[in-house]
Amino acid sequence: MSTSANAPYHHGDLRRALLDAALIILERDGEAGLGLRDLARAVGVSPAAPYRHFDSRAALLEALAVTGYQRFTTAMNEVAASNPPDILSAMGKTYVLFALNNTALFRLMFSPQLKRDNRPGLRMAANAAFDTLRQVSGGDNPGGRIAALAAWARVHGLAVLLLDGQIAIQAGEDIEALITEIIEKR
Amino acid sequence: MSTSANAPYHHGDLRRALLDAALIILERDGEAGLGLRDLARAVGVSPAAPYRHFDSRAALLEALAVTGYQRFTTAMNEVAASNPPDILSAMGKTYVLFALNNTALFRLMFSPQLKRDNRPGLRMAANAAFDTLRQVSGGDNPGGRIAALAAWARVHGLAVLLLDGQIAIQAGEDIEALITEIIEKR
DNA sequence: ACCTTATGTTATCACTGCTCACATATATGA
DNA sequence: TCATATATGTGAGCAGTGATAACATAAGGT
Repeated sequence: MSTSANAPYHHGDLRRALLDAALIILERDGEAGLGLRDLARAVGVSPAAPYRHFDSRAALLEALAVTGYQRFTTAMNEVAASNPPDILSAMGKTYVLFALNNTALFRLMFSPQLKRDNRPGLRMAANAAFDTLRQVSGGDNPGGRIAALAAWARVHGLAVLLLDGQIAIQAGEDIEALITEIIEKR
Repeated sequence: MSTSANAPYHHGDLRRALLDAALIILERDGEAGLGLRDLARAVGVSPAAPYRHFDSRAALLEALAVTGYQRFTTAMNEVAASNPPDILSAMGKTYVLFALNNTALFRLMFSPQLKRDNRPGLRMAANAAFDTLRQVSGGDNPGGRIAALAAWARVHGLAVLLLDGQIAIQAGEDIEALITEIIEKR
């Protein structure tokens, strides 16, 4: 389609197309497999075209991470808004499932090369993403900080260990049930 | 010294020298900053020389990861052998401090590009690293698996969140105390 | 119509991981 | 002892990458 003979000189919305294609490539090949040339070719455009929309490869990755934070924020807010019986457990489960369903994107959100410190936009998006969880787990109450961090750490650790295949899963085991058990373990 | 005029044609123990220098560069510049050319130059050897000892850059990273697992294993076994009052807490603290003191190496140990699945040696080294923690936290008792995974997840999550700067630290705050509090939070 | 600006192309650069043919040192064995 | 095989390091060069600059084309406002 886009690579057909009568492709117009201007793409229309190349930035969006690049981000969409980048997300697909990212999940398929991982962050290291996301090259600007492959990306450009996937969208049917010249190798230098992406630089009109992203200053560098790092800037592209930042943009992807931001959409990751936004999706994550949406997912967390939706669970919180649905008034589940055990809200902390429900949010934790959503947290881990988000990681499992968006492997590469989740990894990117926590990648050290993002240098969140220097990018206020990135930092704010990241903070917003974890804000609901922090509130629910008691991060605002005086003295609740430790509890909030402990809850966050357990959920995040579980997500990362599962992503890395460090937790042995029996054949045919119900992963969701396992997640719930671990999260709710007192 | 090694780059002086009378440097011998053969290095002596280039493999070890490469690994040592690689560890330094790794902690200084991160995984992405570890290039074979810089590494070779740091050791005072030609750009192609490392390939006599490592099939590829990936193989070098694997070797680094293995030494990481070994150091980690040593650290964990030492704590366990010292018979601390709360062994689980002590091991957890060691776990997190290891991560903070070996940032890049710890990240490498959990890097997705390692593909532990295809490398039995890597997988075994990794398993050995977490074996003691798994035992102590009850992973062997029937029904203790959940408790073990929950403990591991909390400690690992805490380490990762700290590494990524996601946990806000007050100026002059005692990080070790914070770690202990979070780990021991029931 | 004109000019300005935004967007895409082409050619090219420096750099990287990697390979191959060659040089040099070390070990082996008659 | 000395020739030969093996291990280890060198030099030149390849393909592929992110990035840049000069140019081409379209879109929009006046």
